[in-house]
Amino acid sequence: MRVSDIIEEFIKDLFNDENEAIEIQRNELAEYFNCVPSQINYVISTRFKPSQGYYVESRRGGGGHITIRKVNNTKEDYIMHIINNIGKEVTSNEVDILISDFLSYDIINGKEAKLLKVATSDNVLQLSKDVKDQVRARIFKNMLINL
Amino acid sequence: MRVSDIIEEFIKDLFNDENEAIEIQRNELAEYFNCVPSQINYVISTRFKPSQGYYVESRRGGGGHITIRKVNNTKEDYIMHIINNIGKEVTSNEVDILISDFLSYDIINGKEAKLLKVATSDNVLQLSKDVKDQVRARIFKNMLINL
DNA sequence: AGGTTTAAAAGTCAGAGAAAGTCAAAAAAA
DNA sequence: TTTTTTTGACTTTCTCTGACTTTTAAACCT
Repeated sequence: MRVSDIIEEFIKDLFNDENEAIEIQRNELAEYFNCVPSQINYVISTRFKPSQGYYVESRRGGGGHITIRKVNNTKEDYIMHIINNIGKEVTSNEVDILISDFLSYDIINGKEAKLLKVATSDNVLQLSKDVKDQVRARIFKNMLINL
Repeated sequence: MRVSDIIEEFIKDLFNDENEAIEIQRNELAEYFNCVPSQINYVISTRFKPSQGYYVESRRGGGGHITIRKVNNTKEDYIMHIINNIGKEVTSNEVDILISDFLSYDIINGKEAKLLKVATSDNVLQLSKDVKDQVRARIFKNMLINL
C-alpha cells in the first residue's frame, strides 16, 4: 500500500466520533510518516477535495495548522430543494429532465437513474393521467429522499 | 502450452476460496512469467472480459495494481426466477420478504433495498387495494430487471 | 506599547520515478 | 490464409521529492 493511501486513511480515522472538523500539523504528520511535508499537500489536494465532501483551511506561521472539514451537505440540500419544488403531480417528461440533471451533477449514478426512471414510467404505472401523475410524484419524491 | 494460457490459469487459481476479488501487479507478474508487461494486458482483455464474468479495474502510478473481480451471473438468474414467479399482483408484505431475502443473499445493497421498498410502499402508492397490488407488481418487477 | 526582525509554519511547482495502457508489427498457431 | 499470441516502443496517469516562496506568530528591540 502506498504512503498516500496510508496518510489518507490516518486522516479519515481522525474524523471518528462525530467531530466534523479535524486539525493537523503538516510538518509533524510528515515526520510521523517519514515523508516530505509537501506530500501532505498532495494527499489533501487529491483526496480531500470539495467534490469529495471536504473543505480545507489553513494558517501558516508559528503554531500554524491545517483544518479539514467534512461538508457533505450539498448533495442532500440539492435533493431537498428539488423535492420541495415538486408539487402533487409530476409528468414523465419532468422526471426525465430532473434525472438527467442529477446525472450530470453526479448526484446519482447510472443504476440509480434507471431505477428512478423505471419506477416512475408511464408503462409501468398504467393509470389514468391524473392519478398517474400523482402517484408518480409520490414515488419519485420518496425515492429521492432515500438516495 | 502457451504463456497466455498459463497466466490465465495462474490468475484464476488466485480466486481460490471464496475471495471474489484479487489484485495483481502487472510488472511483477510479467517478470515472474518472463514476458513483456503488455502480455498481461492481452491475457486480461481476452480472458477476463465482462462477458466471461469478470470485471477489471486498475490504478497507475507508484503502488499501482490491477484488480480483477468475479461477478456471478447467478445473480441475474436468481432475479429472473423471482420475477417470473411474481404474478400480476403483489402485496407489500410479500415485497418485504423478497427484499430481505435479496439483502441476505447480497443481491442488492442497503440503498437499493430502500429504493425498492419505498417505491412500492402502501403509503406512497395510495390506491385502492386491487389496483395498488397490480401497480406494485409492475413497479417491483421492472425495478428488479434494472438492478 | 508599537514597530521590526526572526523563525516557524504552510504553499507551490516542476521534475523524477513508478506503475499501467495502447497499438501496431512480427511471429506462431490453426 | 486467417486468427491468435507475443513483443516492444511510446503514452498516460499517479505518486513522491525537494528547492524555493509566502504567510504569520512570536521574539526582540527601542
